[in-house]
Amino acid sequence: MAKEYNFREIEQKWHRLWTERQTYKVGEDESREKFYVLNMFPYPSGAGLHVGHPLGYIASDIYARFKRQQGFNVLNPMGYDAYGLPAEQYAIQTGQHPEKTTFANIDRYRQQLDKIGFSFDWDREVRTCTPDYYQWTQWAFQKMYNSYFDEELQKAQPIEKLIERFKAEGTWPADEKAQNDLLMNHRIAFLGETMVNWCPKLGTVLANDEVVEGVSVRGGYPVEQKKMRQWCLRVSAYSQRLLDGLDTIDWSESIKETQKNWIGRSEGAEIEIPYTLSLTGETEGAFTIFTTRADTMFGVTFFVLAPESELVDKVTTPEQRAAVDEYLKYVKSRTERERMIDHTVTGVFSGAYGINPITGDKCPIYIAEYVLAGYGTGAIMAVPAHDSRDYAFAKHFNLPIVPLVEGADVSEESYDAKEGTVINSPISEDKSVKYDGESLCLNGLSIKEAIAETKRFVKAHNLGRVKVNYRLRDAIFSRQRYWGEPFPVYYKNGIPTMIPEECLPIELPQVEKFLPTETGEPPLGNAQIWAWDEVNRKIVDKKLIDEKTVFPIELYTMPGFAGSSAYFLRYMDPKNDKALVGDEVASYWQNVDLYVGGSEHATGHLIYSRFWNKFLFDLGVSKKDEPFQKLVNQGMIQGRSNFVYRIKDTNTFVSLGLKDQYDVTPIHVDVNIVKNDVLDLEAFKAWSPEYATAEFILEDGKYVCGWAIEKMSKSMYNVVNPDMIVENYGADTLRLYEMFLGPVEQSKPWDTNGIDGCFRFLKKLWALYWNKEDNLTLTDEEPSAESLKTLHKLIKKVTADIEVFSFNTSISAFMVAVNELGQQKCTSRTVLQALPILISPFAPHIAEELWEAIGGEGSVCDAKWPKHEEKYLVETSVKLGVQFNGKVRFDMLFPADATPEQMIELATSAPEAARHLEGMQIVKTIAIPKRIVNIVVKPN
RNA sequence: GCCCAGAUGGUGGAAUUGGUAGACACGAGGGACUUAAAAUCCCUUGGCCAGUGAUGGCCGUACGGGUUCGAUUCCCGUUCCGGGCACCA
Repeated sequence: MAKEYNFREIEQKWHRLWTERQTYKVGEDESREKFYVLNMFPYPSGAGLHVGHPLGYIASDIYARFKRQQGFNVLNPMGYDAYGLPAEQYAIQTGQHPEKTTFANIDRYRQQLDKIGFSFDWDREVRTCTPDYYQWTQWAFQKMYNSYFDEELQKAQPIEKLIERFKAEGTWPADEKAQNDLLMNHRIAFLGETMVNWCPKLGTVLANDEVVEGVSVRGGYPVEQKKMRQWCLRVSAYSQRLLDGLDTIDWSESIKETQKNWIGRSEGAEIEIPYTLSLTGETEGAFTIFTTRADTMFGVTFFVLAPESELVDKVTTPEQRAAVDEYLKYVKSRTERERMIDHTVTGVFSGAYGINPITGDKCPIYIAEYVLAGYGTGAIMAVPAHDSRDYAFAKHFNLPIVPLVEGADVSEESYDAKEGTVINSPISEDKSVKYDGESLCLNGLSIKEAIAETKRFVKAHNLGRVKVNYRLRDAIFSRQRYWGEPFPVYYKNGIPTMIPEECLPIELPQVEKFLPTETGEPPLGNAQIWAWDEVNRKIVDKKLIDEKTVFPIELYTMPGFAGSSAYFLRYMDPKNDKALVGDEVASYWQNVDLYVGGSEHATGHLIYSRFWNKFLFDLGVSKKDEPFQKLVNQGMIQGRSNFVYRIKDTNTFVSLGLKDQYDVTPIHVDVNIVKNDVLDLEAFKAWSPEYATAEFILEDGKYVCGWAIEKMSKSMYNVVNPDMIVENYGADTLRLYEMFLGPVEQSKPWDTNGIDGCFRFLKKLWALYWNKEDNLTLTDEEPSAESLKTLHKLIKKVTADIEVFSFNTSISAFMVAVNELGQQKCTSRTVLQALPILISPFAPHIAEELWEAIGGEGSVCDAKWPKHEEKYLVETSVKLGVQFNGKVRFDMLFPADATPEQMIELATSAPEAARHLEGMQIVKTIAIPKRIVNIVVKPN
């Protein structure tokens, strides 16, 4: 009986030793090249970890360990995104302080994580809800407040520079209030009166990415549009840089695409449209429209304004006033959700006419909800022939449709494609207005040429300008919640004022109740000690507010993404109390080389943190424009639910294969009492009192359960807990199996059934090292050529696979190699001392144990990653398939150094070839070294 | 509607980017050891056909075409599933 692989003992031992020896502690080390591996830090929920959570951590840990063994100084930190709604909702229900539950959850997470054997440097742990961390969130906010985005430099600049410029231009107002209003339009963090997503049920506003299909992502409560004064971040200023940066980073195409869609760059033109209040009247004024199809100016048959547009009031004629008001009332009554789902055509004529500057035509101006106030100028020119929305509107209101593309049939639908030759532009010469003797003519041009020509014309004659629009909106940065970073802001005569930087952090005050106050203030309104004493520079009791030296402090808190936007910088220097990150430290670690996390953050965290980092880069704090060089999106682990089938109105359960003979109801059964789809009957009876007296109809003496792939959740009883797996198989098996399941990026169901294969592999690996007497098998004998080949094949394959994150195939290669070495009865030190190093990224505990047993020096984590040598892989002869007309006919051996010509020669003269060549003529011969010799023949 | 990614045995998935499809693992079947169980080890396992047999033949990577000596891989079309954006002018 060979020495047993006692994973429990081994894993406990190494967890202890790693802690004692501080194996995973990292510091800056100029002598080695840095490598920064990062996981998206978790929000510690009350449910604890399920097997899906560690997937990304395991993958990145493998990579981190591998890089370390390759000689890099690897930073691999972990922390917690600790502010958030669930803890607060729980606090409202139970009265427990969110900090208490959050910290309890963190402890639980830590316990679970520790069992899996990650190489995290826990000394660098950050929690977004601790003052020493959020001090720097507040600090960054103040920096944003005191900065503006310089369009020309395309970077953030101190607000003082802007003030100087205003002064130089003579546009700097004398009045303090006016100064403040002016600067607010430029600050990167600003207080704005904007339409926000208001969620009454949650009692807070939400960012665009927190709302999907008109309901909140958290909770699924309805969200309405409301105009409110909120803190905002001018993310939109960085649109172009956020877009350009995508080309410099190594992210998946799909996530880049998602971000490109979200940023939504569109190039077009803004054109000035004068308007009159009647067909015969004088010009009253002008408005601006935005279009990406400047080429369709000749097809404009009406104009449309968004109902929320400020122009609506100006263009509405007295005769139309009543109709317009009624329409606006209707629009207001519609929720965002209704507007999004229901696209029925609605609108109203304003009474006014817009004058097409190209044709001179007067076209009616409508007001319709299909035009959005928030995009472009909130006004459009409508070209029904070539825009489907305009088309539907024109059909509904019986407006003319003028086709502008050759061959386009617009009798049934619009022709939206940007291809074809332009016609009817103009229809006749007198239909085109002359400017400085020049009139626009697009006939015969392609659409692309026509767009360019119109832009040129419009620009040349000052009718408008070329303009790039972005769909990306500024982020609403305040929440009416308790459990978040407080704003370091107080209000002096209604003007927001920053609390001095030296006084940060402004700590979250204690409150009795976590709900909004009776007067409708946010939860911070419940805080008693929450006023700023400007003279003594400290937080004092609210009662002392006198609006002279003591002022009220902001009651809003920051949103969830505030704390997660720069945490990767803080990991570099987590204990620094002078700066977010020290300059030298930041210069060493630069940015994250490998970031691992879910793709669901594509339009949230991954945009905000890129924005936040770009801002800090402009300040010189961050050293790279892009925070995350390479991004790997791990897939979701779905649940695999099991079912039992209860015969209706009985307590009898029938096995899967026999269920069709009865009238049954499928019932979810806990997957932890099912093994290989066979139900543990006793465990089932014990599972719930309801089933204590259950009876079973078995097949082949077993109860076979049905199964389905569903989301992993408690209610489906399909949650598999990593602790259970670690208990039964060990952390190394868990790690291997999570990776063996399939590619990291792919979503896949968890199925514990296959785990035995990985467990067996580790036992086989273990058995290579021990003989029957429990002694090491290790000898100093020269390894056989076979064993060397096995080893070097393995090194080559594993090294290449880890580099491209193909962990399932590297593990397969290990399985093959261990089987081969077992068969070869390999006991050579040369071979056996390399294996623990190679396996250590995947299964660090067993690797350490074996490394120690064979007398390896130090920790296997620091052992140098072996390099494969090609000479051991070279064959003396090569077995190739020889094929005729594409079909393989026989295999034969060639000298390894044979040239293609020689191989063809040998293949055609081989005895096996004779019967294929009989009566045939060789048309063509192809030799692919190490693969195949191909001979194309035809009858003589 | 627009954009992106994908479809391979009973199952999870390989295939050196155009070169013997199905590695590796699970499951299933058969066998060895064992009083028995567990553990371990060995054999078979895409489908169909022929043969006592080592074996041989045909079909096969969602479907239909194409390029090529050769296609899971490249091109065109179709179907289905997943993801993103969406009255964004």
